[in-house]
Amino acid sequence: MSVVSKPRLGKRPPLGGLVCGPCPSPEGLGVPGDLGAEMTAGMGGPTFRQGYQGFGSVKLFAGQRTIAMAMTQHPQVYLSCCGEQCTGVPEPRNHGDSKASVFLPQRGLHTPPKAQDDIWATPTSQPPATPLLRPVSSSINTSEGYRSPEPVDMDEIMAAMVLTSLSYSPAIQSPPMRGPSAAPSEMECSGGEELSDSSSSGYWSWDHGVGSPAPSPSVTEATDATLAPSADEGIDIDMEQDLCTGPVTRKHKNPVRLAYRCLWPSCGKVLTSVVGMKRHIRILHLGHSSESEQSQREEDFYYTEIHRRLASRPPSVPPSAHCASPPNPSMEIRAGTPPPSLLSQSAPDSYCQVQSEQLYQACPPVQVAVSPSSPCWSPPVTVLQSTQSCPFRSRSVSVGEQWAPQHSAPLRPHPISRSPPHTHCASRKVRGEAKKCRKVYGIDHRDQWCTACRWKKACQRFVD
DNA sequence: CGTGCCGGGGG
DNA sequence: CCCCCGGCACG
Repeated sequence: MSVVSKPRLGKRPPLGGLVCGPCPSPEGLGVPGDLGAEMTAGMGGPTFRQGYQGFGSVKLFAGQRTIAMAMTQHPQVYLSCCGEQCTGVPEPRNHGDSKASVFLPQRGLHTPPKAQDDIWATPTSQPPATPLLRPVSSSINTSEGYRSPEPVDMDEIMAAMVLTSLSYSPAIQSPPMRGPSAAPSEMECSGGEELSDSSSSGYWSWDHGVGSPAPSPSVTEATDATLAPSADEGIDIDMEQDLCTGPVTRKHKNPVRLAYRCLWPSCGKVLTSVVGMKRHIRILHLGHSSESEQSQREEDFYYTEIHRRLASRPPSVPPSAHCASPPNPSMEIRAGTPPPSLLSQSAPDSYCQVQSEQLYQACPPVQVAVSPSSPCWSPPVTVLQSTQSCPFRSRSVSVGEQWAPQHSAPLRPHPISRSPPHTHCASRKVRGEAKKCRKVYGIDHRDQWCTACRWKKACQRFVD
């Protein structure tokens, strides 16, 4: 009824909060390093929600590190704050260069720089033409904002995401670790993020499913394309931009030489032309040579754009480790998602992401061994409501029976071993295994029974 | 068959 | 509300 899929909601990660927007206003002053935060890129821009577990972590690429490194290398930096230039002292945080913020003595606050462009090493009246740091994400077309009516500076958003990601240091610095308790749905797409091309392309890549048994709530909240899965946020911008401008424009703006790598499992072929790559995928992997629109969209799934200049970095994971199962063209994410051709470079990630989410939502949150044919079978959702022990227990017992059972936990929640009534309806409580007053005291000492037992009600003294 | 306890009824 | 009991399900 009201509670739907409680396990999906899970516990809100304890780490959560707001990271400051583009500019640290007094009321919105973010705390640098606020882990697992929701980062609000202000100015009416999109809100990025970031679960701290689950699909949360981010891989750093070169440019992201430079922001922190540069901040440590310069004793003093300048940054724009609230429209004016401020002097700041770089503050590398605990985890090496993975966390960085700037202390603003003039304002007495710590803040992460909102954008790489907004930090420069020398004072200036205007943001320098060549800022101290250039975002590697320059390939992102920032010409127009898609979500916001106002023109949102996507660089700022990207930079804010960078800074946010810098705060997630543990996940950043450690290789993606996937706990054995990862949800099956996540395992379905295990490796998806590992294949993500960040290591060689410099694109955003979000690790999802960092060994979290419970998916992050942000995933749950992501209901449609507007509330895109958090793991795709970086990609999301790509997609959004592409929706407006198309991938072609972005490629033209990209200064580095592009190549295209086939993402088909155990292929990894790199070609320099899209056409060639598409042909490669179409013929070799998709197994047909027709150039129908359908097939072209499929092809877009299976290659990724890489920057050859950065390609010298060793790829972390061979392409074969991409999706656990080879991409199945029949299992498409067409429904409710942008056309695959718009996913282009980020398609593999979002492919897996969306797929896992769909799988997640498709599967019952908890495997409940209830036979559908059972006369009292109820949907898992309903079963889940009884997580807080059986509701039948909650009925009040007569006053006077205030005996507080201290040696047995009352209303003990059974998160896993919840054995629902298989054959009898919910009206009947499963017989408890604990000895009741009747057995303990014997029928001869009925006066020592708890009142409930005396009245042939559910024992209140020896609660199961 | 013993036990646990739901549902119902009497006072 | 207190108390009791018929009757059912389960082990």
